[in-house]
Amino acid sequence: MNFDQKKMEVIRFLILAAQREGERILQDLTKSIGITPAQSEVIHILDLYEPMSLKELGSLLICESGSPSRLVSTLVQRGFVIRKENREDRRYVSLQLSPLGKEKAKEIKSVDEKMYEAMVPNFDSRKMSALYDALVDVFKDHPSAEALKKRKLI
Amino acid sequence: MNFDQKKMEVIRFLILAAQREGERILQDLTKSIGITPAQSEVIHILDLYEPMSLKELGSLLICESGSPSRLVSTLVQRGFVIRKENREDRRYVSLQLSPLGKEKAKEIKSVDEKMYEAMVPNFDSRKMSALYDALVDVFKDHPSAEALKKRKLI
DNA sequence: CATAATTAAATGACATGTCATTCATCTAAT
DNA sequence: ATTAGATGAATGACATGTCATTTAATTATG
Repeated sequence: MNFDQKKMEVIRFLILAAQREGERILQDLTKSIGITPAQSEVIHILDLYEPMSLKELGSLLICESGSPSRLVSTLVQRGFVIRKENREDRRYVSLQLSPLGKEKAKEIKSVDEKMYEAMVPNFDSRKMSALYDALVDVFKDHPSAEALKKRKLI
Repeated sequence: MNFDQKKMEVIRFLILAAQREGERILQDLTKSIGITPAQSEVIHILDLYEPMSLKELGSLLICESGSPSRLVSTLVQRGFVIRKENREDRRYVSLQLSPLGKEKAKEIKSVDEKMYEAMVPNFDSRKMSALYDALVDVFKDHPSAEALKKRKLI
């Protein structure tokens, strides 16, 4: 392997390691409000964009690429999400938060803020900016960043 | 949320998105040689460091933080790994590759090279270097990078 | 020496991601 | 209008990650 390829390997591993660590932190935090990271993302998106179909939801989720049928099913079972049939085109479903889901969305907002507040002091601000710029630069034209663009985060 | 916190959020999502996309690519490639990304990492590590215990293996894996009992069990079942009891301390197991596992390790090396060869041209070299530097800079003193250090990748 | 504390590994439980397949509905082509 | 193709969603299958608990072996303590 040449130099660039070795760098690419390290990038891959660092991204994997960072994702895992972030996921564990988030798992711990979301557990405190009785949900999971993936469920948290779904509720957050629905809070911002409801009503929407499963396909639209999937296109905004970063945590999952396919259509999040199961993820949504558990949220319906737990009473956070209301799933209706779309009258105009019955292939689609219409998803929106229940009152309970709206409540949970507020808790999620507070947990997320706490998380970022806790994380930021652990990183040098300049280095974080450099990482931000580098990540955006490399991935902004990649399909993996599509959902982020749609959500206007980049 | 303040500016830094928003940046942190985007960093988290970009890392998640990149990890997922990388995983899908690797899934596709490793499938062509009949294994999975996680199995590939275990065989690769054993090829370099065998014999070793489950605990040691776990400390070198980036894909999993706990002890990879199940992961190794499936590899034992498929005949890639030999699991013996450590005579001196019978709490430990001693893991090493079977001849079949050694063969697979060669295939993995070739697949990995192909992957990085294919990936590198899709990224601007300068941007990749910037991302590499930023990632190493931010994570080199974090626990998530421990395994990478032990493997002398950073 | 006997027992308590520690440690490595295995296992049960749960939620996920991914892919392939199936089912129902809608659209397009003839 | 009928049928073939396309599309959204649900589901089966498989392999993972994580945590909590259990089991077996070793070490430390009194």
